[in-house]
Amino acid sequence: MKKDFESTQESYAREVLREKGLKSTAQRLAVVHVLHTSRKSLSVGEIHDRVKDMLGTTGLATIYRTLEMFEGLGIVKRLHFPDGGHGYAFSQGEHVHHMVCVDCRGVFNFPECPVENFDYASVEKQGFRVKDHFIQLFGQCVKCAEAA
Amino acid sequence: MKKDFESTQESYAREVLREKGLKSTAQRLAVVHVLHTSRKSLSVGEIHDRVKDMLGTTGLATIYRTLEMFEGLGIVKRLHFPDGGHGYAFSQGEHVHHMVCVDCRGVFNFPECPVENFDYASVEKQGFRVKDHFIQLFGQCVKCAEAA
DNA sequence: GTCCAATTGAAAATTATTCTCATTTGATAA
DNA sequence: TTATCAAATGAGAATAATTTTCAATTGGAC
Repeated sequence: MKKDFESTQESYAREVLREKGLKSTAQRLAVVHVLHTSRKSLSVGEIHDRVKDMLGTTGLATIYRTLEMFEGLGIVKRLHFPDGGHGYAFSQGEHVHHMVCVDCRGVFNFPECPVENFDYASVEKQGFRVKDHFIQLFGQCVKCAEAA
Repeated sequence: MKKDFESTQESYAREVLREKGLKSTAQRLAVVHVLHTSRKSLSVGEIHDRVKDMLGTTGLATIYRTLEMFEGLGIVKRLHFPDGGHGYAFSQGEHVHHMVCVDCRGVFNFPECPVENFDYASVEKQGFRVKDHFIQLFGQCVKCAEAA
């Protein structure tokens, strides 16, 4: 299950999987392909549909399992929308934040981390040790701004 | 449905509701009470159980409706956990961020906003207009750190 | 107190997610 | 290559989460 040509994103995923002793299955690589070729974040159902287009029959449970695993590996990021729904986006490396367009759910990378050098002193005084953070920016992309 | 004594948080909620022409029902005030007296963030089911303890029978749909409305009003914040679940926390005013303990789901306020003065220039060059953000810190509270 | 639109409760309907287990498949080593 | 086997998958059942519908109730204005 190795294509003659594959994207750097797919090679990257393949490598991360190999390092962890996990298998590079057609389904997993298809999920990577679908996500990194989409400018929009996608719902589980949308990912399932697109993977089915690529591979024919594919179980929905596999999509859930793959997304959960990839999120743990830092290959995908789960995003949260104001309406309560979620979407997934490709994310090479753990520490990339995302901006999403609230109209089209388009995703943009946001490599600088605004809290990188933030001083948590006031907060750690409360006895809380900060270990990680989640940041997501909401806004509007050019296209949707023009359309509005 | 006005208690002789009510917390400042309940008065606050009552005021926000009145301004919007919404009714201050027993169920809505109970949700506020339950959330602001809990140091932990609570799931929908937990909130439902506690409101039932206070009022007797209460429909689950009402809890969902109330939480959605309160989130829009900035009275509660929906938090996201690494396992994919969510919780709700009281949040007086729109611009308060939260830290959560990944062990006990305890919630701590985090009033300073790390991105308040952040320069989005690099990001807005991509044509994306930032309008809002969501930040959540993960970590461990003293109690859970000691217990570990 | 009366009135009415807003709100609620209950249950059904829908949607989202997880689980089970028999079958298939990638990766390793012969 | 091919054999081997643990890991991964698919299908569908099971469960959990959320929304909808609609008749009954209720907060707040007068």
